[in-house]
Amino acid sequence: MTPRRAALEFARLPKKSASAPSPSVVVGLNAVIVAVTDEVPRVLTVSRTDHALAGGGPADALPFGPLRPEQHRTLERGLRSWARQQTGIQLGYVEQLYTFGDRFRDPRAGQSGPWMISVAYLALVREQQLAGSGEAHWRDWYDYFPWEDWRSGSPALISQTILPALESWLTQSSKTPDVRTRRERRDIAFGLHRTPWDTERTLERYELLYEARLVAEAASDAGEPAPPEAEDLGRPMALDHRRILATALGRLRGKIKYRPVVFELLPPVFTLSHLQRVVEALAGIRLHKQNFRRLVERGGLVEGTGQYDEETGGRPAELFAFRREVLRERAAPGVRLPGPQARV
Amino acid sequence: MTPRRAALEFARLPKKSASAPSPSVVVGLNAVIVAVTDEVPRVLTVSRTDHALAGGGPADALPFGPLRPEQHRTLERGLRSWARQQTGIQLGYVEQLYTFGDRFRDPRAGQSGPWMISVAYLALVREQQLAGSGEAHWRDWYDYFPWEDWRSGSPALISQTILPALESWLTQSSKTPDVRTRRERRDIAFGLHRTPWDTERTLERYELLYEARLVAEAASDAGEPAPPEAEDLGRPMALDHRRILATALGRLRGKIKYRPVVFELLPPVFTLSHLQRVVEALAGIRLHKQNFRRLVERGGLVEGTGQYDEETGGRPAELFAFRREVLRERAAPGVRLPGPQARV
DNA sequence: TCTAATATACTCAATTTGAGTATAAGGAAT
DNA sequence: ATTCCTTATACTCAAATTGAGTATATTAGA
Repeated sequence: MTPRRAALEFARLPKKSASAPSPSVVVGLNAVIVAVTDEVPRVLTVSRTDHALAGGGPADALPFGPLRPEQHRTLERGLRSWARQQTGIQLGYVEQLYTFGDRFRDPRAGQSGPWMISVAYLALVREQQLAGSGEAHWRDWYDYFPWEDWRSGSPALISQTILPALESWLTQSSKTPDVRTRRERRDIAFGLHRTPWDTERTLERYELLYEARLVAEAASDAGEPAPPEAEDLGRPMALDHRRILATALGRLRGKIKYRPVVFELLPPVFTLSHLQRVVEALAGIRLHKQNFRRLVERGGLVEGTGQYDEETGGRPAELFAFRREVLRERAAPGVRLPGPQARV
Repeated sequence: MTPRRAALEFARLPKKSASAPSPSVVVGLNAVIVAVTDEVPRVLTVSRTDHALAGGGPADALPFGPLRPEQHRTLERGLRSWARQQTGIQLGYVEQLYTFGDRFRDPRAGQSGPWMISVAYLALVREQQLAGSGEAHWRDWYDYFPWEDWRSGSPALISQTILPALESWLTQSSKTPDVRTRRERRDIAFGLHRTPWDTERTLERYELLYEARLVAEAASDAGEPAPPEAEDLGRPMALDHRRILATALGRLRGKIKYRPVVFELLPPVFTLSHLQRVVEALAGIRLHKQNFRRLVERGGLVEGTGQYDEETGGRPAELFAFRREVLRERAAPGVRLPGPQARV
């Protein structure tokens, strides 16, 4: 077929397909709902029986509900509606993350059932809520990604467990060029040799561990028993939810650098230390305190309220508020982050 | 319903919905295929009869095909397959853009038909291809967004047509706080008062013009005749495709700043001027030549090949190549852009 | 050989960043 | 009241980066 002829057919295709509709697809809406309470970033999870999981026991899952075209006027409204009806949480800031359709079908439906694609959203809420907990829990997201928290320096887990396991994985391939590619991917993902640790490469890291069959989901998806390392490599989740969570983490870490989204996670007034601890919790690194203050103050992101927080256990700290005007003044107002930094 | 009780139900919902399946949804795959040839960024469009359009004549549309779950193993493979089968173009770099499901249903199916959601992808290809053209065309994307090209300074269109029309739109609202919000949105989107022009706010600008019913699609979606301004405000597209294109433009403009994606649009070797012209075409602004050179050279993005391009019409320019190693060395290797800059 | 056009090199002040030291203001222990 | 500990805030200073140039090199063509 020549390109020219093909283009014609391309143009006509939508009409053809309308008369012969495609098999149906179920659209799932997934929510990654994030809050930060005392230095720890938390994500809202629910328990869910995952038949695909070895043992069939309950696993952590992200809140989820199918799109109901007859009720939900838009995708985002559908998501908000599920969240409000089912957890009581009224979502504020919501942003579409990614649409996953690559790997997983509904395990109960099998190959012949409808294909499930999931539109995942990231929601940021303020600390508090969900007092008691039934099957829904706020969980430290570093429970799922223990290698992502560098606030106390490079986690021992990386040098002691991950790198040795990856080393043996990459030499498993008999083809030399393959080994080279794998080694380069590992070096970039985990910041080896001349490569710095990049806080945003969360998905690359998770996918590398998945490919190397080191995380529990990878083994169970392949019908294998989990390797011994899986024990230390974070809590598993149902289906591909940990992959979605890794995507959310990376996206959020990137976004705080150029959009003032951190403030969605903070109360209306806060001290600069509080702000810094929230940013550090998200980014998983420590920041230089004095420079951080200079950055946010001189960058016009915050303004002092003249009030003080007396609860600091030291000199009282001034309470600051987000300065909305910064949105007019600067093109990419966010919290620029340097590399990892030791606690002063 | 208490939150606790609700969480339980949330966790169980997927099982319920499996036995009572939701009405079907058709998933469309849309491709924004971009190339840059001689200073002009182009997008591949096809002609399509849009019954929703006033007059029902053919309109420009993005290449599109429905997801076929039985054939396509992943969403991205589905997209690549449509593109290859129908245009002959083998896509290289592909990135998921956004999933649209908010506004449009298939106009032929009406309210009762299946809901259409579109997963849009951005693809970057090298210049060339598609010699002759039938219904498929490479078009300058500034034909669709003439207000986005600031390479020769602020477009007269903005001051002469857009701002006056927006001014009368925002004062149309009788509620004072509403007028304030609208004015602030306009100022931020179009860089008024103390706000600089932000090249990435393409979607905000298009949506503002849509809300103000100034672009042709807004009028026809509302069943109204197009206003006189619509004539100058760029070519319309079918359905919500211009909105998708605006999203793609903004995303790409943002991405070149922190990921070396420009090189997907360039041949393996290129001069620094060529690279600069491509970046300028995408960003829609001029850059300071000497500083641009310093940025990409000292940033380790490119390396000289020792060969020279004799066709420059002046001193021959050295040919450079992308330095892949930069991916290991720097966290966000891209082409940092300052504000608009006059041609030297 | 002069000029126009383009490429490349070098300069320099202003600003921003990284990494501190110094001082202020509270509470608790002595 | 004095000392110590803790946290907050202010100030410093060298290094690096950026913005905006000027200067020189190399070609083609008048």
